[in-house]
Amino acid sequence: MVTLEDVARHAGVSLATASRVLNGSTRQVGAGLRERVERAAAELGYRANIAAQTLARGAGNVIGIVVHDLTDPYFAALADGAMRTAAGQGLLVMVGTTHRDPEQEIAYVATLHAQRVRAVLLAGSRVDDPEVTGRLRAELGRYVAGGGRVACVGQDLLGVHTVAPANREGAAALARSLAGLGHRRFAVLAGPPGLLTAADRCAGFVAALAELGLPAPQVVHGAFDRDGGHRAAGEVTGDAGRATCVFAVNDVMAVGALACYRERGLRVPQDVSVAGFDDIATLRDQVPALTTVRLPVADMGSRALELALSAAERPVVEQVPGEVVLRESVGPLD
Amino acid sequence: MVTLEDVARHAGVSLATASRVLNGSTRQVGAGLRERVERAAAELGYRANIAAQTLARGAGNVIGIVVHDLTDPYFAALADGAMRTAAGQGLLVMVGTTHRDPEQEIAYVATLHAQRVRAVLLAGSRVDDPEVTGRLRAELGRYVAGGGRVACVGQDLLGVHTVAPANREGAAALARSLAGLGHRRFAVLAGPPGLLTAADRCAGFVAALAELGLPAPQVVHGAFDRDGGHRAAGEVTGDAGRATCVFAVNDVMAVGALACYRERGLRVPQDVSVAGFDDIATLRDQVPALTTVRLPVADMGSRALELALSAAERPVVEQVPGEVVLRESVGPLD
DNA sequence: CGCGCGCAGGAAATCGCTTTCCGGGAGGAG
DNA sequence: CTCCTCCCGGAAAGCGATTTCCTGCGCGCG
Repeated sequence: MVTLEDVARHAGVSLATASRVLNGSTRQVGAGLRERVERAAAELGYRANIAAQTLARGAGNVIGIVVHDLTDPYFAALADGAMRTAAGQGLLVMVGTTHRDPEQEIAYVATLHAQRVRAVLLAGSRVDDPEVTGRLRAELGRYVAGGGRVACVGQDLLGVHTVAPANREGAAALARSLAGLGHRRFAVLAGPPGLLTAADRCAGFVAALAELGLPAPQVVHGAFDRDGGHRAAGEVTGDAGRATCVFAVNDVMAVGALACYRERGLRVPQDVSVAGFDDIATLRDQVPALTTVRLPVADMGSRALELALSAAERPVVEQVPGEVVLRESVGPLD
Repeated sequence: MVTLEDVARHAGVSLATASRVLNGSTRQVGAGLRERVERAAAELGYRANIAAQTLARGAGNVIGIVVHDLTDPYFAALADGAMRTAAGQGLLVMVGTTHRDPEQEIAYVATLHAQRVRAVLLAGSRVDDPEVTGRLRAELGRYVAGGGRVACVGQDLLGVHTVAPANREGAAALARSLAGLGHRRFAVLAGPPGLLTAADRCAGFVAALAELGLPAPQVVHGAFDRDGGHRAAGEVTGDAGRATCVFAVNDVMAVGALACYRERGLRVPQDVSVAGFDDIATLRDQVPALTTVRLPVADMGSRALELALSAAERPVVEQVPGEVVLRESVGPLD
């Protein structure tokens, strides 16, 4: 492996000069030497050792992103948004996937801390477990104490910069829209109990129905993914098909629900209406097109990174509103 | 920031002992000291500085993955597969996205080299440009010369370990299946000229048709994504709707094609059959369900990483067969 | 014509950790 | 009892950069 010293020797200059030429410095270097160093570096195929640079400089140019599951298009979009701004700032990205295990999330923070990454982005829902949240907060605290920067997308529970989607409000607005179409009996495919994103959306939906004086919806829990939606949807119709409209707390689950009804020969929206949440781009070509609540997912990732990198001392919490998008998967009730 | 020296002092032991206790070493440390060091580390909230470790050890525990676009479920699945095996080996992952710019790909290899990552995974199609490929090879060569390990998913053009999907053969098999259903006039939504994955699939398809004595299909180029498929599909039907079956060279394009036909009021498969390639899991709920060629995408990512990490001296090229999966998006021709 | 002053280049300390080498004490064999 | 081995602990030499100082040197100004 060719080192800076090799380059310096090859060029007949000192280590200091070679460093100044090859890795931006405030100091000037004469044109002659500069050229000799550059040629030497090229000839030898020199690549700076970033580990050494990071050590010497005391700061690296890597950021970390922790997501639940990269194959979930929600997280993929979030990560993509963050990675674009990262690239714009010349930062590299380390991605960790927890597969929804909170312990993994804590472990990743520790690892990224050890890597001395410039910032950590926590994407994905918090869970309803004070003990786990406490340990995560502690781990983050240690990182921040050492100069680390953190932002999170989701619930504002960690005392760090947060991009908080308006889950409650969005779900409530959706409920009102659906009620406006004449629906009275709802079901909610509510995701796992304990997952706050799911819980908030469910709660917002339920609360809005109550305000409208409508009966409480049937709430069915299930995994926060396609299969969870599929299974939960099955339980709803199994229950005598009372609900005329089903709200899945995210788009991926809604897709599972659509699949379930399709298999059972139920027509959407004629026999049952289905709505989701997120407005995932990859899912826009579903048939029937999903009614949902649009979240600017990529922007949220991008914004979170900006917050993390910003100089702001006090944690900033940024609300992101959702926008109800009515499409073919819901119909008016006759 | 707490350093190992702080811990050692706090525990009243030498640097060496602290190091041996906290970061696995072959050497034994007495139970008493060991405990003191561990407590000191915990009390101070010590996190090893990986940059320093990497420097001292001469090798890090990070690998790099370079993909075109994380929001493309194909690459998400590939990355996910690789990340699972990486996690299994205690490796961290740096992900870079090139957004299909080959220059970016080269730049990433250089950057990852500078990071001294243990291995680099190049996922995604090569392009048909010897000059660019040459420069990429050169960059990889430099990395490998310095002890780096490389694997690639796609065409075997780089002289490194390669997981090569059977694009030609898969497309040919698909063509035969479709012809078996009675189709005679085909169109191919062929992706950008110069993208080898697209070109290979197109070529395999065309060749198989020729072997069967069928007329050459209409070939329409377009971007390798959903919108590209949408646009290309439009050009086909615009052309008097001659083709009874349209082959999109990947699933994402096929989804675009389905959307295009839906908008135009063409029924799939009654009016036109559509087939894709890859069998992306996220897209399995499309209506009508996509006929496609299944590739074990996650396994391919995982396998590529294994190859990269393997001790094998000579580059290994592993063929991955595709399996034709007939679903509702194609119908028999009366 | 002499005297600072600014500036390019180099020597060396430093970053945090690993690991070799060395020394001392304990324990077993002769 | 002596000698030889082990074994554990510590001192110190790197790993590959950055960066602070320091040293000449050319130049403008009095």
